[in-house]
Amino acid sequence: MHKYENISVPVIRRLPRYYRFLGELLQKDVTRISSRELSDKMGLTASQIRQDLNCFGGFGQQGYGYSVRGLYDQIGKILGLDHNYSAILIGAGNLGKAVATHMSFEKRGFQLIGIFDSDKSKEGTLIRGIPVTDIEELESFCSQNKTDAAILCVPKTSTPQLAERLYQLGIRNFWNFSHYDISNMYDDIIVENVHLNDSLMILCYRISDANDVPEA
Amino acid sequence: MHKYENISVPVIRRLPRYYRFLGELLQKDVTRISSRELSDKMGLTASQIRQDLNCFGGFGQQGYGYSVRGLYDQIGKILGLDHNYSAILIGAGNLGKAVATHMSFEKRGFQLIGIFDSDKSKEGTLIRGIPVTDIEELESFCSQNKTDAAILCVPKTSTPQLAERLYQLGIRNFWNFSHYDISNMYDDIIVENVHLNDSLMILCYRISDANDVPEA
DNA sequence: TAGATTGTTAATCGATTAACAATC
DNA sequence: TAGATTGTTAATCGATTAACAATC
Repeated sequence: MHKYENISVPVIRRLPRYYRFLGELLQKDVTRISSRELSDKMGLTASQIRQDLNCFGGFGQQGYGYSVRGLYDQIGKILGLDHNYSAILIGAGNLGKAVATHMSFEKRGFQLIGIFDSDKSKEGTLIRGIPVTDIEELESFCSQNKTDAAILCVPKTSTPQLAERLYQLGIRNFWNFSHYDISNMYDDIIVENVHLNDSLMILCYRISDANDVPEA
Repeated sequence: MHKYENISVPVIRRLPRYYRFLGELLQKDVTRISSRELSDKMGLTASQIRQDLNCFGGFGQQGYGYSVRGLYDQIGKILGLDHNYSAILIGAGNLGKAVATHMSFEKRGFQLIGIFDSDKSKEGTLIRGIPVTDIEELESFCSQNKTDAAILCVPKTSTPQLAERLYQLGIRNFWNFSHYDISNMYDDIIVENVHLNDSLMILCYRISDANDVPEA
């Protein structure tokens, strides 16, 4: 399946959205769809959909369109959702707890195998059935458990040191909720950022832009 | 200040990141920086930084560079962070609670004025000093309090009806954490999505893409 | 077969990068 | 003044859209 060469970032970022819409069609028992119909629903052009899909192969059929089920499964495979990457979560505060309980890791190619926090009073607490472990045990845990990715839900200030520590333990893949930018710390890591502050500021800009009076 | 015409989406999406980096420089008491130095730190080109900033005005000085403080303040103004938009949060589950407690709304141009949930047992619980209110009181609350934006932290299934209800109450701005896509429901709304599932799937793709053996 | 819709090439559009004159 | 770095125009690159022949 993988690896696909030369797929542009914009294309990849659209894949989960296709997957989501196809999943909804599937639930509504829609069996086939044309690029035209899908483009109407999603608010983009039919051309773009066909271009995007054809980066990975010809999934459609002339005169018919695409099989919803078939396309859904294909995109799932392309995204690699059939994997089972092991992930640990660092930071069992409000955000970490929410991420741990809220996400269907298994449906997205991951498995949550450990939760760590520096607050010893949280030790042993169960979140999603997983006991919170003292961060001091990180090294021993990682030496005993193959760890593919780390989810960072820690404060900005402790992020660089933590990232360094995880890097030393061989972890190269990060889902980063911290407000600190670790993307440029090493050049052999993969970082997917969730910058909630950035997102909220962009909303603020867009509201301001829509509401404020134009200059004379 | 606002409104800026014809600013492209990629430029806007980079602004919060500039703001973040400048904030860090400020904390380190750096007073001036050139586009070149900033580009090194951020991992983009000096040309792009100068192009981006010049969409809004000439903030630099030839032969000198940019004043960190000045640029930071300017970008804050451009983003509209000096606003005080009122926002309500719907859904006081793990995610809603995390968002409510975790975000510095005031620093991002917002003020959280209400929290709603359909679970009556949560009524009255304080989150960030704000009592959780029964969702049935939404209409009366909104008629008494000017509400600029809604933060959606509810399950996928209840999202479309809720969005409809909020739209009827005159709310046009949404920060959407739900896995349901409300962007296309109306054409006069502003929606900033936080699709955690999408983000996790993209991480999955990127790990798969980096690890899997290339086809022969 | 005729109609529909894909896969794919070509044209357009927009964003990024390079270059350099202006100027602090 | 000389050196540095911006603001801005021009060149390049990449992504999106349009068009249409292939084909189910």
